[in-house]
Amino acid sequence: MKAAVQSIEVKEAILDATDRFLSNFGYKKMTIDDLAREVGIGKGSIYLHFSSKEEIALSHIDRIVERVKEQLEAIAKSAVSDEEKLRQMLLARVLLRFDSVQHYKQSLNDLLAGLRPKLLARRKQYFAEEAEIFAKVIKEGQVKEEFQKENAVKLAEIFLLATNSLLPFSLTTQELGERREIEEKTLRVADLLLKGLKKV
Amino acid sequence: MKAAVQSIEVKEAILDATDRFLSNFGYKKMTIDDLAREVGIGKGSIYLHFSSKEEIALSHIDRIVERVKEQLEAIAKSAVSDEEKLRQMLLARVLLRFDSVQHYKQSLNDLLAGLRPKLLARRKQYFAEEAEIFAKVIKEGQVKEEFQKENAVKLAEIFLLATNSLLPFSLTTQELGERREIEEKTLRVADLLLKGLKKV
DNA sequence: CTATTGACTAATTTTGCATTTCAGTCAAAC
DNA sequence: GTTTGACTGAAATGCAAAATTAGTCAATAG
Repeated sequence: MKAAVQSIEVKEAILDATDRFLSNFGYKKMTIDDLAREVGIGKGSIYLHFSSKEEIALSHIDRIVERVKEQLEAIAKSAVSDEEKLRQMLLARVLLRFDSVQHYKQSLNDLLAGLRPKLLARRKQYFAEEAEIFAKVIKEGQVKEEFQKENAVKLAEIFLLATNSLLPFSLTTQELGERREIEEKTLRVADLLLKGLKKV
Repeated sequence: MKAAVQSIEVKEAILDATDRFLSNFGYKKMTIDDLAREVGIGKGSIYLHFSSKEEIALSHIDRIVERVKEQLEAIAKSAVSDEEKLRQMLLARVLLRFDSVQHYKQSLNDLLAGLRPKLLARRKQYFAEEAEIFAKVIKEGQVKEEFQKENAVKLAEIFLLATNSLLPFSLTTQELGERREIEEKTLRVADLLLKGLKKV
């Protein structure tokens, strides 16, 4: 079991280093040799954890989204109203992503230009998974007769869609604007959406 | 006056040709010589209408947004309810842009990669202008006591923000999805936003 | 015996340089 | 007064040699 724990720690360390290299140099200039040296393991050992360089970059993005999803689940389980949960969840999905790439000099889209098709495919998957979590909370609100009773997953997708332009994908956080502006905009959108959701 | 009309026709013809070259070859491969030959005028004459190649590409985008704004104004003046106006306007801003770049093989963002800073600056301006038109309609609804009475411009900005991820900027229309899916998503977002707007 | 490594290779990227192409100008033509 | 296309410096492109790198695997370490 020690070995398994160790293995996960190394994997995390590789992704930590990936974040540093991506933010400073971009995908192309990040080399597997650099990565191995930074983590303090042999180059071949990188391939014990990841099948390719692409897979490393993609896993790094996966990790960010996993963290977002964990945070969403935590909010979904917390002890506030369903309306407040949705508001906090929208804010979390936007700001956690903002904070995760704040130090990047290029947009993810530019950074990972070579992996675009794969990145887009994953993005679609991410949104589907996020939508599931939102849908769960919406359903709870529907059971309590607080929300309108349209298809919960479709409603969840709209919530994501309406905040997607605030995510740092094709724009850098610089280009998106100040963090507190983003926060305010997200809350405003959330407000209108929630009013619409409650309406009978 | 003949000359002035002629001048505008030539300018339009240059932008028409620009659209063809951009969609087929992209910004870099589009040359001023090609453009002049296509329009049937001398190269120097291009510069009687535009100050630079950048300006041509940017004017082409300007023209698309001008057409969107004209359409928005037309809907704003039409004889339907304010709610219906807003719904149609959201649909128009999304679908008119979709149709305008449907034949492009790259996203605008990639196509005009070299002009990104200038393009982003204009985008901001476009949204401000669109927001003004939306705000006008929202104010009318507020006067009729149909809509909630928050700052109309801020509300308008939210309407745009919530549909911005459906615009073909960093994604091609291919990547965005089928036109009718886009249409359906826009209508769903519009629906929720409008319910929220009406709520007291 | 398993886990890890880094020298190795094929493929890709970079470099340096010669050649071509092109954006923008302006004197001449219309 | 308009329009033009030959002209120019700057930028892009092509190309071959050199350098770098992703991924492998036989050797090594534990």
